[in-house]
Amino acid sequence: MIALEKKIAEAVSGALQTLFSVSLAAEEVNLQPTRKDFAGTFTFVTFPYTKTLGKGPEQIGNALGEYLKTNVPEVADYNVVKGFLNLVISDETWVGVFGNLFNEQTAETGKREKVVVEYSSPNTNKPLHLGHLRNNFLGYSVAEILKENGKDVVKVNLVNDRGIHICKSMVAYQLLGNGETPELAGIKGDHLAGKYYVAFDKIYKEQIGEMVVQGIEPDKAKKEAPIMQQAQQMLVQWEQGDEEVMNLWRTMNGWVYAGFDETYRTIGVDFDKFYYESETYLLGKDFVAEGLAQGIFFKKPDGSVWVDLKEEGLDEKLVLRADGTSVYITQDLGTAQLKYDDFKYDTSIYVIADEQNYHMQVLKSILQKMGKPYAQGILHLSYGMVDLPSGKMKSREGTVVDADELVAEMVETARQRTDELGKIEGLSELEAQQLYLTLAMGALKYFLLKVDPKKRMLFNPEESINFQGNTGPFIQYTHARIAAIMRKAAELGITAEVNRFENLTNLHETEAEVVALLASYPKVVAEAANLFAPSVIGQYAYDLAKAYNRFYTEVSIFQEINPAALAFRVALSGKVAEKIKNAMRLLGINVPDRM
RNA sequence: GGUCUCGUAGCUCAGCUGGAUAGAGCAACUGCCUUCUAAGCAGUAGGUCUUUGGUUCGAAUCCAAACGGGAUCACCA
Repeated sequence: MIALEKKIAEAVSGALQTLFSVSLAAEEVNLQPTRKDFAGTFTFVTFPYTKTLGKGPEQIGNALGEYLKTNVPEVADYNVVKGFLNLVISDETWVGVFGNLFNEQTAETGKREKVVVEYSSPNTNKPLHLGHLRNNFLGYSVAEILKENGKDVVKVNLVNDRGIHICKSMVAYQLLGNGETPELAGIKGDHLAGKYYVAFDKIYKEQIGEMVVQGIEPDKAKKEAPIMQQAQQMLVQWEQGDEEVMNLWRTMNGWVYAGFDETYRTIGVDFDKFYYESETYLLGKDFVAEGLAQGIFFKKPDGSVWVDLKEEGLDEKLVLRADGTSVYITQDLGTAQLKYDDFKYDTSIYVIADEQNYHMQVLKSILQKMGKPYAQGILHLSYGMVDLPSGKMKSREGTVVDADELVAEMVETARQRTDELGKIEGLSELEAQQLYLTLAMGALKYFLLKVDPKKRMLFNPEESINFQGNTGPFIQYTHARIAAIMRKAAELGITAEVNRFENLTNLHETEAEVVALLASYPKVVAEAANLFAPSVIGQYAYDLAKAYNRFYTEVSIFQEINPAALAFRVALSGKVAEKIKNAMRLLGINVPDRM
């Protein structure tokens, strides 16, 4: 497609020169896709030349069209509507374009750009929820898309395993735990930790309430509530390495990791390296010392350390507390350096919700101010929050959608839907279970990834469960359909090598459309990488599936008598399946052969 | 209040490096399964692209302002 487009652009450039002595480099020729309502594939707009040429737009279009039709073999026909010249590509050309797809080879580039993608990065005090799913799917998919574009990608997970919030669930467990374990309770470890985190909050609120009744100021009550003081005390003990506290911390985190592992496995995301904040939270302090020495940071009278980012359009920012302890940004400065030391990356992507836009801007600005060579490569892949029909998700108000529960519900829906349709007789129980999970994850991932990452989105449970229309299962279904075709073709001994159909001269319009889409795939993958947008891949997969389904219903494959046409259709189907499979893989979605 | 961001069909979203009559899906209605999987296909209906002004041959798209949502401006992470 890219080659074809280039050829047409060159032809238009040549025609402009020959007919009107207009010099327009082929790269400057802007060809746009022809609207569906008109015949043609490429459209050239002639409006811009009416003034300089003193001719009407139709006149220019007709002259160009006629010239191209007679002189360029690829152009079979043309039509002119106002200032739009629509060029129709010949069927032979499409057959050729399709044939070329079989000798595609990926160009080996010498030096591969190193990219670190940090995503997921959960807190170890509660299980994953819907918001995390968007993060996980995005991070995984962007990493895969970049790999597909030849980058050397490392997936990294920075686990937030320490801090006051972790102590909260630990304190509550000490008070109420009574030796409970995930095994005894029969629930996943991350959910068990989450249970105590919630319990903490409940007691905390009760205590504040009582204190306020006793006439204590609410702000003071919040600080002095006994259970909060216990949590703070525990944090100090943790930092001192108190053995009992450390043991409890290791135990509970261990439960949580087991739970996360299970969830990660189910949803199909993975990581090349884990970082733990418990191991990195002190790193930033050296950084602060360096900044002070450089005179970029400054100390306030109370001993706290700040950086002035007013020149950068930001504000003053604290980087170290008066008591010498780290804040959030301190750690991030340290880990940025650590990641660079570990990987010498060209680009470091942070998949983080847009509520942290300011924070990430500050982080990058500080690193730039410090003259860090890797600062320029820092990129915040900022994504919008996921809303529910009932409004915002708030963990404290219990309005979050739990990831494990959601997946389980989707699997159940997939099972029901599949049973109703009754098309998978002959699959083993294990295969059936795998299919349900494949469909459930296909629906869920596609639902979350089809929207532009930057945009805030609404998660409507009823819609996400839909398996029709613009959904993951629709695309998966198209693949399964083609798999059936390929099985039958194999049975009938139909092979689909290029030489079997290369002399074909006639195509159905749906076939040409599918070929055009297939040929544009590399362009789409590149665009998705440039924009860090899996949604671009999703849209493509949907368009391709839709175009194929139209072909499928309008053209019969095995009724075809002409052996070249038959071979072409089988080959076309196989290629579509291949592209669908590949595109979906970039989204982290598997495709079944039967469903 | 400052900064950033979003506003497209009843709902969820595409389209945004300016181009034709603004597209999908869901929901509603109508057709198409004696078999290559109907989780599909075709069609009907549904729009002041928030508003106003500007740039121009041409604006959903670019610029400005207004209105309306959201985020952020912590010695929380």
